[in-house]
Formats: sequence, C-alpha cells, structure tokens
Amino acid sequence: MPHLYLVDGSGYIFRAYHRLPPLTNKHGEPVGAVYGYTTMLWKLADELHAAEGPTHMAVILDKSSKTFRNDLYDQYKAHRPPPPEDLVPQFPMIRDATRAFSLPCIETEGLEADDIIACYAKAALAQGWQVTIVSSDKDLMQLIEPGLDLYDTMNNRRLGPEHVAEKFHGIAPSQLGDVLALMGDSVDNVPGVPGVGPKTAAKLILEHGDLAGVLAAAEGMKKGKLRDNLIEHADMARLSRELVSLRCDVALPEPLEDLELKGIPDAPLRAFLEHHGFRSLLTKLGQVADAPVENPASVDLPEDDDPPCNHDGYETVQDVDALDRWIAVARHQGWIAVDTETSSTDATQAELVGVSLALAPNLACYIPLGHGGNDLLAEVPVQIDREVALAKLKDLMEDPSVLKIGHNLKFDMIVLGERGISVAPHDDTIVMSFDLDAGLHGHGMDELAATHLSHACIAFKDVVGTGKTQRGFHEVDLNAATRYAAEDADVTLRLWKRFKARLPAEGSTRVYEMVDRPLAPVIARMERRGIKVDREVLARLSDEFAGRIAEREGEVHALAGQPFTIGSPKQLGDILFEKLGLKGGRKGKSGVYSTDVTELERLARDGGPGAEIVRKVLDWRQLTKLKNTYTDALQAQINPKTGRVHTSYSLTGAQTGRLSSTEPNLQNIPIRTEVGRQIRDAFVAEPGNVILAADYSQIELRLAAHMADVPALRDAFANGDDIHSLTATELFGEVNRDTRARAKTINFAILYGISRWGLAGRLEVSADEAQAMIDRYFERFPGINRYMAETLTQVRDHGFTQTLFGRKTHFPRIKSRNQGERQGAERAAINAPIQGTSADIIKRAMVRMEPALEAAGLPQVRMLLQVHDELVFELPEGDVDAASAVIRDVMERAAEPAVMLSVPLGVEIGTGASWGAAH
DNA sequence: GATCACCAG
DNA sequence: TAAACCCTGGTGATCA
Repeated sequence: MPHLYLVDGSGYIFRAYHRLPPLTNKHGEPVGAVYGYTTMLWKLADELHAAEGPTHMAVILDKSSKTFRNDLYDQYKAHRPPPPEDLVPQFPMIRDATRAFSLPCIETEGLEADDIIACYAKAALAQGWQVTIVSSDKDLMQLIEPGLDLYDTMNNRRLGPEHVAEKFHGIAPSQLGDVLALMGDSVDNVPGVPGVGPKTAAKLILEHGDLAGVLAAAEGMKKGKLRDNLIEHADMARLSRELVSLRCDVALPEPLEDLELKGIPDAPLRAFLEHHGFRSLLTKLGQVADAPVENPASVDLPEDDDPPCNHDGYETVQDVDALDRWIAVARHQGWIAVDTETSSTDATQAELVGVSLALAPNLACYIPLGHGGNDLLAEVPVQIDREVALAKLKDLMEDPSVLKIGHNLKFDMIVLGERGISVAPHDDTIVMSFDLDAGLHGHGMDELAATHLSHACIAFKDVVGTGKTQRGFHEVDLNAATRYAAEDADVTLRLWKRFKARLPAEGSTRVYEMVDRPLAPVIARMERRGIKVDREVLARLSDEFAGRIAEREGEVHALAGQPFTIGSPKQLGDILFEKLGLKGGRKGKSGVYSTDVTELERLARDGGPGAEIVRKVLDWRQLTKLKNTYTDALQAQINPKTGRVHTSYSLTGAQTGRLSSTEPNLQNIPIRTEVGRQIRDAFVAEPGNVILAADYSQIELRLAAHMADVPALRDAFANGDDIHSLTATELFGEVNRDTRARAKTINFAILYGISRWGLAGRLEVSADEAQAMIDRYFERFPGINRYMAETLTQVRDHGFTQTLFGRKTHFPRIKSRNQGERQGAERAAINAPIQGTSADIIKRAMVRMEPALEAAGLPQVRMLLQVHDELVFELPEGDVDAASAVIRDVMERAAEPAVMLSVPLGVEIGTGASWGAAH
C-alpha cells in the first residue's frame, strides 16, 4: 500500500536551528539549521526500505508570512519576532537540500505549510493510502486518525491518538481543534478564552462535546470567572476556531502520483554535502553507496526478553493474605524490588503513604498504608492495618536471604529507618547506573526507563497534579496510585537485571561493591542524625548583618548620587562604568559589564575615584551573601522536631564520584573569611559532647604525586615537607609569601587541567609568562606531563577516565568539534581521576568508620557530615582521644589493601564546642 | 529559566 | 584564524 510522508520543513528548520550550535561552512555561510535538516532527511531516507517506510514523499514549506489567517484576524502571529539573522539565509538552502535528495518541495501563496499538509493528507487518505506527517506540531495533531500518524524525528517517536490524549488530558484528535480554540496560543497570538488553559479546555470539550456546545452551555454554568469569560469572549473563541482550523479545500499544487519516490541519486547529494563540508554525512554516503540494498528492518537487534510494561496486571494489596503471598515469593526467589511512596521528597520528614514491590516484569503490587484524604468525610480506602503491614515488611526488609532492590534506595532507607526498619542486603539501580555511565546521562528513573527500556514512565505530576490543585499522594485514588507506584518497582527490577549483567562485563563491579553500594546505608544514617544548629547564633548574626547591610547600602547610594539595586549586576555596572566613568569595564556576551569580585578588587586596588564605592559594594555583597544564603536560610532549615539540620547527600550528584549536598548544602559553609567563619559557630554539639573535624591534608596533591609518579613530590610528602614551599623553591628559586602563594596556585592549576590562559588570569601575568611557569613545572616535576598525556590518550581512545578504584567517568565531549567544549572536557578529564580517587578513598573511610568505632567500644561517636576531604563527628567529650586514634587510622588507611599508595595520607583533627571551634 | 555572582573543596 | 578564561558542586537575586 502506498505510504505518503509529508515533511513539515519550516517546523524542522526552526527546531534544528535552536538545537544545534551556530555552525558555518567553508564559505562562511551559517548552516547549523541546514545541517540539522539534512540529517533529518537522511534519517528518513534510511527508512526508505523499511516496512513502514515511505513510498511517496514531499517537503512542505511556508511561502510567505501573510496568509488568509491575517485577513481573518490582523493580530495573528503579530508578536512573532522576525527569524534570527543567521537563520534567514538558511531558508533557501533548505530548498537546495531538499532538491539534493530529489524530493518535491511544495509551497503555496496565502497558505501555511500546515494547510498544504492537510490537503495532501486528506487526498491520500481518500485513496486509501497510509500517511505520516513528519512534524510534532500540535496543530497538525488534529489530523491524526486511523491511517495517519505524526513522526517526530528529533525524538524518534511516532505520535498517535494516545499521545494526543496524554498531552491534552484525554481528548481525541478530532476534538483538538476545539480545545486549541478555547485555550488559544500565545506564540501564534491566537486569542482563545482568557483563563482557559489546556486543562480547562479539555475538560469543557469532554463535557460538552464541542466548542459550540461549550459556548451554548456557558449561560447555565455556575457563576464565576470561567462562565463570564466564556460568555464575554465567545466571539474570540469562534474566531480562534477558524484560525486553528486547517484549510484543505484547495487543489493540490502537484498531483499525488508525482510524489512517488524513485530513489536518491548520488551525484547531486554528494555535491550538496561537499559544498557545505558535511563530512560525516559524506562518509556515510560512501558507506550507503557501497552497501547492498537490503531491508534494514530485517537486521535483528538483540531483543530483550522482558515483555513491555503492562500496568493492568498490577495488584493493589489490601489484605494480609495477599501481602503474605508476595513476601513468600520474594523469600523463595531471593530478591525483590522495593519502592516507598511518601508525602514529601524530604525523606527525614516524609510520611509513609505506601510501599510497592516487584518480583518479575509486570508482576508488581502496591500496598497502600496511609491513604485517605484530609477531608474527614472522605472515604478511607481499605488498607491493611499499618502496624501489621510494617511488621511483615520489616521481616522482609531485614531478611538476610532476600536482596532488596531499589532506585535511590537511600531515600527508602531513611523513610523506613525512621520507622525502625533497616534494609539489607540491597542493590541500588541509581548507583549502578552512576558507576556504569557517569557522564553519559542522568540517572533518574524516568530517564533510565526511556534510555534502556524505551519506556515512558507515568509522570508523577500527572498523578498528583501541579500548582494549586496538586494533591498529596495519600489523596490519590488507589487505582492511579497502584499504576504509578507499582510501575516504579517494575521498572527498577527491569533496570536491575540489565545493570547486574553490565557491571562485571564492563569492569565496574569493583567500585560498586567496594565503594558505592555499601555507602548508601551509611549516608542514610548520617542524614537521619543531622547536626544540631543553634538558632540564636544565626539570628544574632542575621541582625548584625542586616544593620551593616543597611549602612553600606546608604553609603553606596550616597556615593552613587542616586538609589539603585546594588544586587543587580546590570544596574551596578551602569552606575560604576557609565555614570561614574570608572575605567576598564569589560562587557560579557550578554552586554552587561562584569562586576565580579576580581573586577571590583582590581578597581579597589587601583585607588582612583571609584575605589571607595567599590569597597563598600564588595562589603555589601559579602554581607548580603552571608545573610541570604546562610544565616537566614539555615534557620529555615532547622527541623522543628529534632532541632537539627538534615542535609540530603546525592550519591550521583558529581560526575567525578564526589557526593553533593542539598537542602541545605552543608558542603559550602563559609570558612575562608573571618566574618563568614562565625557561621560555623552555629553548628554545635549536644551538652556533654563535642564536634570533631578530621581533614585529609592535601589529599589531591598526594594522589597526583602517586598517580603521576613524581619522585620529588613523593619524597616531599614522605618527609612531611611543605609542598607549596618546595614548589616555590623549584619554580622561583626562593620562598617568600608571594612565591609560595603563586606556587600554591600553580599546584592547584595542575590538578584542574591547566591552561596557560587560565593560569595567566589567576596569577595576573601574561599567557607567555604563565606558559613559562608551566614548562618549568613540567621540567622540575617530570611525570606530571606524561600523566596528563596518558590520561588524554586514554579518554580519547575509550571515552572515559578511571580512578585507582576503577570508577569511570565518561567524557563524550572529548570528541566535540566545538573547541571550547572539547578543551573543557580535556581539563575535566585531567582532574577526574584525581578528584575521583580522593572521593573513593573518603567513601571507603566512611564505610569502615562505623564498624571500626563499634569495635573500639565507641558506639556513641556519630559521623554527621562529609565535606569532600573532611568528616565531621559528634561525640562525648570523654571519647575524644580514643576516637581520634580510630578515626585517623581508618582515614589514613582507607585506600588499603585494594590500593597501596606510594605516599602517606595525612589527617588533621580538631575538636571544639562547635564546628567553627573544631577547625 | 537564564544569567550573574559567590560559597565550599 | 580567533578564542581560550581552572576542576567539582549548590543557592539566591535579578530580569526578561
């Protein structure tokens, strides 16, 4: 049967333009969008031989911006800005590209591409053809019917009626025109009815059948804004209906038969690709020409055994017998996927609403435990008695013969931990994904399901809604809750099977088993403990800062001669560099003067007339930063029940393997300035206890000395010498405050993947001078240069770097054609093995810490925080000496025996009544 | 949501 | 040839 493909050329060129960097060809013409468009046509050409592939094809374009719709409504598309300057010359090139593929290119005066597409679609359907519209435009979705679908090549998916129903809250494609008319479209300036969005529009159409029905029913609706708007703007709605209608009453510019595909001749395509220098496509063309013409669809992809997700088979467990059955099967097979549903994303404060379990693909259930609305009159659904269910789940979660599988199980461990349930043994798919694919993509379940299972998970917001109408999960009806929750466990189980096989095959078992897997429960306990914060200290600082901020503000305004928003870099830049005429203002790419701290410090140092105001601004900045980000924000984060702050650590937050900390971020509490440092005094110990802080000393430089095998650095660390002084001697011949500071900067720059320009900017010397220092460094510390070269070779060959423990970080951008991106990837790749190994080591220390303290008879020593190279503890005063010895020993030997370092690791320990005092 | 600025290791 | 601007993070304010 003939299958007609209609390509929405205009739609694609805009999307390609915004999605690709601004490429130019060798003639200096911008071609980013052309390139995107060409690759899209290519993709379609590849489908030529497939079963569902095209037999007929045409590209449809917009002829001019003025169409019959402007006659209907002069405001139509009135606000649309003209296309970007460098896109305009690409429009004719789109026609060239289309011709190069020997495809017909159709455009008609007074009609939009959408209308022409509709005309052809109707004509083809009338003849019994299949039709595919290559577009994802919502207006075109109106045309979907049996025999016609949309194909979105950017996201590689086909859009049918289900997609419309999903996107527009249950409506059919035939009703879409009425919905679009009601909701309007701000981009095209279709007015619609004020206050009516997609949701309301869909609801109205579903209730009243069509637009006419809605407008007729308006009078009878209950009084309110919606009713008034419907009545008042009825005419606009009718006009909008006309605007969104696709007009298919004109004769076809070219008969259907003429659109038949007769193959793509090689020569014109090759000429086109060569003209623009699309080398990757030329290479492909060579391959295509050589390859025998076969049906690519017959090539078998390795099929996964798992059946597609089927939500209908999920069970809602509402009685004890059913729960017992699920638990019995879990015990029999030895593993089960688990997920908890709660009232909040803050695990330490969340209410438990339900638990879902999965035993095999599509064999999953949901156990509601806390459903029932806040409304006392609402009916509470049948649920197993909470205590009974939790007791049974506790037995299962703590059963050493059953592996519990979760996605970000740390969250569930905290929620269940708060209810006296521990979870062991366990596997965590978010951690597995991170250990396999860090740097390639995110590790959220929805993204992993899409990437690995080609499955679109039910969106959480589709279950609970958004904004004012959002409900708690406990208010969701059990059918919807079961589908959502059981699907999570089902998907987790499917992901686990794949990752479990990949870990050994890809050499990531070591880091997973030795470092990351055992860490999750340790972090869960740290988060539950939290750290005590003295609200009084923060409140006092907030007050003090507020006074000083007001003072500075007045002074700055007086010096400026006018009030303005100091916090606005734009306004501040204008005041300093325009009004006051200070010299040396640099504008960034957004046209705003740079007013960052290096720039302002330069102005302050240079003396001059602006120095005073600049100093006041710097002062103001520091104080507002401290107040807004720390003293105010931290008070709000104190858990009222515990009086403590419970941060949340992300195990997958940093590509290198480091942890990251959020809500609040306790890894960036000030310390470098005296004013900021005071904030640390608010982090205190309970009476009778003290805070102990243990820091690795220069761990990254030590690791660099080991990994790059630099004899001079190794010896210096072995002897306990000051490493920055040594560097100063080697580079500058003498040690004083200045040379040591410069040497320190260079040492860090080396770790961060040095560039002459970066170092030059940091040291305020010329790039040539910076280069000379780098050369001298490489000469004095042989090994560093070789290490960097080897790291780059490895990442270019394999796409990833590795730590001493085998942790991979992928750098897909290492092959980027964009120089900036590529060099950024190179610097990050130099740094990743060192930063990542350091992260591995402290994680191992954390895993071993609790058992070691336990074994030493120090169960009251509690590990609270990790700050990359520092661990913070709270412990009884009397335990300090014994605990210090254990902590130091565990940290210094954390790499062993898996990795034996050629340099010692040093740990500095301090104690005090507060975190500030412990440093 | 993008941008700027700035806190930490 | 021009541009490059040191790595890893998170948060708050402003502005479009």
